Amino acid sequence: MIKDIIHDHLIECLDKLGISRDKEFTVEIPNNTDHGDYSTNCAMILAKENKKAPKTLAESLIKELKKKKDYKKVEMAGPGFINFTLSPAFFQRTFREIREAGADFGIQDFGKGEKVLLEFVSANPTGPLNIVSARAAAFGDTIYRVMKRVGYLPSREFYVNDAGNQVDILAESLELRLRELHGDNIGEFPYEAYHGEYVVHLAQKLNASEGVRVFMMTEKDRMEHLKEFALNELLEMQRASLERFDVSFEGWVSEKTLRAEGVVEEVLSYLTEADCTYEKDDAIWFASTKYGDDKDRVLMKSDGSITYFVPDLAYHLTKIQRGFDTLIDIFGPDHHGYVPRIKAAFKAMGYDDGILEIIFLQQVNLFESGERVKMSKRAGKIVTMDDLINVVGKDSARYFFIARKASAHLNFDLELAMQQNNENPVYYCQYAHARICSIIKKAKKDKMWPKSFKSELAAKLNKTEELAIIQKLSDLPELLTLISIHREPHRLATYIEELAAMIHKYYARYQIVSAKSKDLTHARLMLLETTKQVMAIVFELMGISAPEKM
RNA sequence: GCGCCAGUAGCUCAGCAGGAUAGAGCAGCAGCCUUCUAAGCUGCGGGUCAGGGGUUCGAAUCCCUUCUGGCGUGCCA
Repeated sequence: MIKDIIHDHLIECLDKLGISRDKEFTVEIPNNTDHGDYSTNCAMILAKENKKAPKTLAESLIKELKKKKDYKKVEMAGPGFINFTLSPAFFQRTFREIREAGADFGIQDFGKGEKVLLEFVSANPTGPLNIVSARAAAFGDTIYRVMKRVGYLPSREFYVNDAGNQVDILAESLELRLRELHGDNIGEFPYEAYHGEYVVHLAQKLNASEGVRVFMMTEKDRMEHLKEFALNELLEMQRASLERFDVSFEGWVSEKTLRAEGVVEEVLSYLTEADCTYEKDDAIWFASTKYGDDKDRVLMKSDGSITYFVPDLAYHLTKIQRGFDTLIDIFGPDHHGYVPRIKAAFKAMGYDDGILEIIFLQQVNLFESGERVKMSKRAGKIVTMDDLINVVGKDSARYFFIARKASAHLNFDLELAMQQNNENPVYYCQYAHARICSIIKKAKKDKMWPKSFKSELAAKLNKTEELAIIQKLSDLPELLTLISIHREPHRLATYIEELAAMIHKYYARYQIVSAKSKDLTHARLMLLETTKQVMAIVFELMGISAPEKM
């Protein structure tokens, strides 16, 4: 918001001076505080088109800008930067605006109601959710929350692969475990089957309620029955894990339902109409190389069943049909080979593949005592999302997942995340919030908390630390738009850590509640109350609690 | 082989999409609690931004190339 005001000032002055401004320039916060509170590259960017030296341009601009009361200092530096030092009054005015916004601070119409579908997790319903799903859940949900705040109309969906090969194997695995319970010798448990302990538990549960009745059914009925039972149980298990993680979905889209609704046939006919299919080796192929893929893909296998690709494509088709403007898929690291074919299919069906955006989350490596925790899905040795929440807690887990950008491998140190001390950034941030609450409590106890604050007391806030906090608070709206544009929720973590550090330093340096000056106490309490509000907003966006005390 | 992603301090990572002297936390060392929470604060040391070339006023950031690591390259999902 401050940046926008400075930007507007610059435009006003440029126009007044008759300087053309076709190229975009930026207003930034310099990383060196000697360069002022804000700086712009305006003169350097516009020098060429105005056929003037950057420094000359800067000087005339500075002359004009100095007429405004908002700046304490406007200086030229380096090759033509213009550095601004704001008057305290500018900050104080900003501060009052943030206070007025209250809990709505950061809410904008930047997204202009654009409908965005976020698909994430979408794990196979063949086992408990793992930590990669947990990362996807934290990431996708945070993007959702931020987008919503800046004016998009986002929606979260979980695509359930409740049909196809994997589910058949699940049912077969369950049957084997059931027979095992009944004392049958099943020999060696098949390699492809699901080895996880949870399948045994499912068998026990089913056995307890139905016993031998299961074996009286025909083979076909029994497999259907086992499938349905296992899917229901596992889906419910996954849903419960996500709920513990404070992640919910607007939609759970079932592959089985899609197939029943005939969308799959619809997709096949579209591709055929587009003259992109052919038959070879008893299979039906999609000529995806026509649209940039490096090899053609099978749609229908020689045994007559369709590949995973087709219903998934059908699902994406429904997303478009339901009127979403932007489709964001959040995938695990092992799916990037999948992109060219799905984009090719979009083009083949006559849709702009630009509306489909795919974000890849890199893998998660767990570390314990400096050792990598080895996991094997096949052998049923995985650390589940529930395990993780049990061990490190929801706040810590979400924080660590959000704090890394998507493209980075995530080395998750279990011990660090478990620690409730200064080594853990989550607590560092939450502690800042709790501290503020504690000071407020103290003020109330000392009768230093007024019924209402006089906003003009903001003028008392003129310490470097105080102005810096206000500046940081004012960064939030722009930060949220940037996060939504670039889909980079990790910046929330950076932001909250910086803000927390400022609060801890401020606390250490200044007495807030003091009998000496009531007005100053009130001014500082206002600052802390507003900071607390902003921190709470950020925690909420991250899905992390904002504790009153620790 | 080909494709995608990554490589920044001892470790984990930022670096605001091209800006000024590359930052933070942890680890290490030295200090700070009769005062609103020491889960904190203050100070010190620590770098060939993997290597090389290019683009320009200016590169950790963009392009090319080499090296290293991860993943992908199924009629699996």
